[in-house]
Amino acid sequence: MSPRNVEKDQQMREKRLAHILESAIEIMAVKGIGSVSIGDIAAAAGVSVGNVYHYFKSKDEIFAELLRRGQTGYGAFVSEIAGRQLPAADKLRAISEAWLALGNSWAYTLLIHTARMSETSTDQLRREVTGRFTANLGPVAEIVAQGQREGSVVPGDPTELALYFVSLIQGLTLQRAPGVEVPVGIRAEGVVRLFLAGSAARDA
Amino acid sequence: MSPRNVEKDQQMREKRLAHILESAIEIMAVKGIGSVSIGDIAAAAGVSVGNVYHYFKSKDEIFAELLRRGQTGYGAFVSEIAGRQLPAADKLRAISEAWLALGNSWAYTLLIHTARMSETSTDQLRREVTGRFTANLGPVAEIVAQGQREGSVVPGDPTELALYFVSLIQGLTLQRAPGVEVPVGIRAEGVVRLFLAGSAARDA
Amino acid sequence: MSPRNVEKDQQMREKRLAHILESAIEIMAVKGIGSVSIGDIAAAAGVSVGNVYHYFKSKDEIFAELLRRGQTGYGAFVSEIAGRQLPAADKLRAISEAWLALGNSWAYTLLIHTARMSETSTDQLRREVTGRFTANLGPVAEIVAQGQREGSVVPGDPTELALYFVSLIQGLTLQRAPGVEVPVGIRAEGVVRLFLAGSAARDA
Amino acid sequence: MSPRNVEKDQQMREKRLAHILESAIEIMAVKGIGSVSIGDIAAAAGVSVGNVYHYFKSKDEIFAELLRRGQTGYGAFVSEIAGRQLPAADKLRAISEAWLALGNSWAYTLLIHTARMSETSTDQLRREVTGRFTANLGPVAEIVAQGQREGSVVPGDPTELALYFVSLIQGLTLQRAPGVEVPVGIRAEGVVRLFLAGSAARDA
DNA sequence: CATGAATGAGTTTTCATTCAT
DNA sequence: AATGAATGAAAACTCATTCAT
Repeated sequence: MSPRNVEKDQQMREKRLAHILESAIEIMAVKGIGSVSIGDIAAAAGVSVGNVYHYFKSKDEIFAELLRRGQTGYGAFVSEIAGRQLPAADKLRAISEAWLALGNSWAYTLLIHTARMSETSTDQLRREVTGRFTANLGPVAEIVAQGQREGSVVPGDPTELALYFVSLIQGLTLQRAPGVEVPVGIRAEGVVRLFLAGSAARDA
Repeated sequence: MSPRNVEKDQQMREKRLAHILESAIEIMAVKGIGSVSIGDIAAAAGVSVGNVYHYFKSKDEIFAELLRRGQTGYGAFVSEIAGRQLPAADKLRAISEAWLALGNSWAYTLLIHTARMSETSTDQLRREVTGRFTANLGPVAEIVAQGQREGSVVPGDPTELALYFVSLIQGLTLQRAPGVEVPVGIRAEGVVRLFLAGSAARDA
Repeated sequence: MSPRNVEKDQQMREKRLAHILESAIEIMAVKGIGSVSIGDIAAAAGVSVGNVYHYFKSKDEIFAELLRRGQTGYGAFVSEIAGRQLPAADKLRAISEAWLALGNSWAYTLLIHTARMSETSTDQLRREVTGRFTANLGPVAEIVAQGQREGSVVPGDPTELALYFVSLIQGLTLQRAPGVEVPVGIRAEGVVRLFLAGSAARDA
Repeated sequence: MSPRNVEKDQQMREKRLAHILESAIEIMAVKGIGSVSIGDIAAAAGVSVGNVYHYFKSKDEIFAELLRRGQTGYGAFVSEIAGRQLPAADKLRAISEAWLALGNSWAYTLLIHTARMSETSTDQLRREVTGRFTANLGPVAEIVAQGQREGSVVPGDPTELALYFVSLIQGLTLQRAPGVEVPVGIRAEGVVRLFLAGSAARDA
């Protein structure tokens, strides 16, 4: 029936979709989340406005998909780290470094929180975002627990500590946004050390 | 006509102004920062749209004033704490508790970061906000330094640690936004302990 | 508090509202119901597009209000006729004449049916429209019953006959739309005669 | 290549064409005439948007063809009835019954009147539709005249009465649209009786 | 001061139509 | 023939801001 390669079409579609999403997060990083229009996104992606609507039902859907992918990607990353054969301290350091190095992480952070509030966004979306956030806390809590068994991480409820760790990282990514100049260096090492127990940490 | 009236007028004006600003932050907390209109603010404050423009030149001015007051208030609070005759640990605890207890702190946090980033907001505003943020880091750094002298706080550059402390608090306030249910308790005590040195605190 | 006359404001609002609605039905009569834009309506009313939205939440609301008023007005008219001290035949004639003489009746007729279908319109609206239509059948049925008692109207279920009467009038109004040229005169007298019993009327 | 194939191709084309038109009227019945898009029609027909354009030059052509076929079919039907060897009353009854039984008749009725009025549709189309409508009045007028000769139909100008008859039927089909629940039965018999003279009708 | 009507410039969204594959 | 991506133009809708009262 169809004279075109269905599978290839699917791939092209996914490629375009991803391209639009990437352009969206990039332009949001430049213009600020609240003030990006579909027109901005389309221009950034080099496609027409109408075409963006070919891939996404609405602006909200773009945000939702962006969050879905961002959170899922982050979750996969954290899980992968958690599964490695490494001391917990190194794992935490790897997470910090990766997240702080990532250029757009602050945009995701703001996006998450923009989506979680806002009457505009549906309950459905809010639930999804919160659910994924909570789920992504799991691997970090595991790492914390591992570190506690190893004696390298401070005592306390692992999930609570994981939340502090993630919140701290998130709080810090916000300080890395363009236009924000904090007069101090932000170092993954410094972040991790707060969670480390014993003389090694204290006496550094 | 009489100075009495002028003075009273001033008071009335200030009262209205403050009321509009409070209503603004409240409605922003409900509808999301990006999507509050002047109409929303006016409705929330129980005044007319036109009347809002009697007190503020523009929407941006509302945001700017909101930030100015929020940051100034926070700065005063932190300075006051820093000046008290207390162990550093208690001071940090006091800051954490106050900030985490405050209902709208997360909205201010988002507002700050929204303002700092968006291309929309003027350089002027961005500079002001960043300047105040940096200034507000000072008292916290002092407390950290005091704690290090007392031996209660972990070693490291005081300003850097202050930034971590503030970022962590900010990151945590975001988790307290309505519609967000993190399955963990957030405790000021837990936050402070990360910054405390010594076996009592870290190895408890 | 308010330095303006509230009551007068209310009156002005109602006046503008009515003016926009009138302009809407007029322009719809010219351009066709499906193809009137808010811009057309605004232009016809001599106001800005934004101002139309000051009075109506959406295009659908304009349609809904138009229908509400049209049907209510028609209902009042029919009830008034039904209450007069006249032979039933004269009442039917009065209704036919008025309805056929009215320039925009066909537009209302189409609007009613456009609204009653269309997935777009809410169930709520559909129910309202159908409810009013049914209610408006009542007075006509009364007239029919009166005529039957007087011996001037053909026998049969009064409500059924009323439905036929109204449907015939509606069907005929559609033939009076501009651009439609039926090669025959449409006469209220001819319409009414179909419902009249007796040799004088039917065999004339 | 062979004439066989060419012929078969023609048949296939005609089949597809008819299928698309049927789907169009069906979806228009569901979504409302004004709000069906080519996409809706394509989806309803189970073909691609592009493919619809292989069969029709434009959306307007779909409407035009739909009307052409609908009116032509109706005309053929009425002519056939008019030519039968039957009393006029039976002919009228047959027409009423057929038209009222037809599921989509109301959609055609609305389509006809939408087309006749909207400024959007070309003069050409309007003329065609009105021309066919008028032509289709002919056979009905003939039946009426026949009935008058037989003494079974009320007196009056046959074309005028034909117009009333058709308008009544059209008005009634509109009451049969889905979502419309008139609390009365619509019976072909009741319709026809209005046009019948003499004791048979009157005393029923 | 207070009000809310009015505006215009944007933004989102829709959709008929074209076109490469 | 068949597909659905891409486009552009138009339509719906929003909203900061101004202004007469």
